[in-house]
Amino acid sequence: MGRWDGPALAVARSLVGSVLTTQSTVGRTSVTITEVEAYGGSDDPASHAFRGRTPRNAPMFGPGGTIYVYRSYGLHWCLNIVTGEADNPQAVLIRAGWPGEGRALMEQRRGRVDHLADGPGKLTAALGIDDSIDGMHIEALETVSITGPGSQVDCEWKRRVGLTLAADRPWRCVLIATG
DNA sequence: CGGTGGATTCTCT
DNA sequence: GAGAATCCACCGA
Repeated sequence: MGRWDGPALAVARSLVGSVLTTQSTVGRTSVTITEVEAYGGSDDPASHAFRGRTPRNAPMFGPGGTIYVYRSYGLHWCLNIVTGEADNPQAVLIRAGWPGEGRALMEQRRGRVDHLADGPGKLTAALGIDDSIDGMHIEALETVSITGPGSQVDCEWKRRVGLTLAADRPWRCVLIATG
């Protein structure tokens, strides 16, 4: 029983406050995850897996811990972690994080010094994540890891954003800043 | 086989 | 707060 075996909502909750780290030849970068969003399968009209398996969403049908990266609006990459059993598509979208290690590298990748990872596309850009890891298993990758959370964090469930379908589901989990 | 629109971001007003 | 930038999977024909 690994941390990716449970339903998307439970994994989503456990990811908030965790640290996502990427390692490459140019350096190491990390963020503390502050916002995630859960997606289901055939029961969730907003999910890419809603209409069944396709070449693009195939990673969502893999076992928990599989990485699903897709292109958004032709421009950005969005990072998902698949959860649960294979062939029961569920995933968690990593929406935002606080910059941690490797801030200078993240600033360089983003081309600015603010708003480094406060959105799904910005987060992948800051961490240097693209579709080269699509379909890989996170535990098998040296270059991507998720640890923690090291301490208890408070979260709030809100409705999903950026969707036209089933956006009302309170499946977006946001870290409550304790000041 | 072409039209369509999105789990977004940036810039300018 | 609105509009543009920009790709490709999916759907209907």
